[in-house]
Amino acid sequence: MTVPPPRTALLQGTLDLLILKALNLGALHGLGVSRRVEAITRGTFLVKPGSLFPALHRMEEAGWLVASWGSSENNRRARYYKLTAAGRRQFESEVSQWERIAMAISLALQAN
Amino acid sequence: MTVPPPRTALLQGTLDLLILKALNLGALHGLGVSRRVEAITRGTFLVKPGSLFPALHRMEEAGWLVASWGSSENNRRARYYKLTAAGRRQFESEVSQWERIAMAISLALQAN
DNA sequence: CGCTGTCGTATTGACATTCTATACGAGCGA
DNA sequence: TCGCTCGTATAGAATGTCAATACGACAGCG
Repeated sequence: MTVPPPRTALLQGTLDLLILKALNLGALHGLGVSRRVEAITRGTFLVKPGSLFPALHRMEEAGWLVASWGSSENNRRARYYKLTAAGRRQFESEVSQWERIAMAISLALQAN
Repeated sequence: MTVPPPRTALLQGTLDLLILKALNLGALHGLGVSRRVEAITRGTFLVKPGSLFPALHRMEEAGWLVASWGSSENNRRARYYKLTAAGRRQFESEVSQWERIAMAISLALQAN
């Protein structure tokens, strides 16, 4: 995952959250996830294949996703990913984690 | 750095931001940084020594901090860290990074 | 028909960061 | 003197991400 202007560091660990969100909007194949993440973050997050596929495999392993081979709109062989019930729970949990953390940092930055 | 309930994953990369913020409020020794971070995040982030000291050394190496030996309020030998001008610039830069990212994720989570 | 580009998936190797666990010296109080 | 807290420090492992590279298949074009 990259946050454009060359900086890349800030925010590992949000990749799962963004992928879960993308798939929560509907099943997608790998590159589709990547594009949807870019779209919903308005280009702020770019997920490269080298980050994307290991993450998808990891999340499938964890039981948050199920995958099946299909064919893309362009008639290419593509692997579609779909959230499981556990995946939706995980998503909800990561959202509230995110909210807690974002709030905490926001407050921290205002401290005097 | 730990985010209590046992979860620990979400949010690597914010450690620097929080340390810079803590030191931007005034010079401190190592454990003091740890305590201030805990305080300003209201207990949401706990920075353990094994994360703290490597981070401080790394940031000193980067020229964001200068360190000097002194003595704590309890009369113990302690190493005080102070932001440099470069450190203040880095802080500003990380704050705006954070704001961009928090905004982008916030928006992303609202997508439909 | 062959060429080239794009789509889509995948892996490898390196790198940075963080965590757990452990260590140790020095001051303080009983 | 014993034990506790303070304060600093490191080693080892695990994790997650990135850059680079690869490859098969479809599509369009000359």
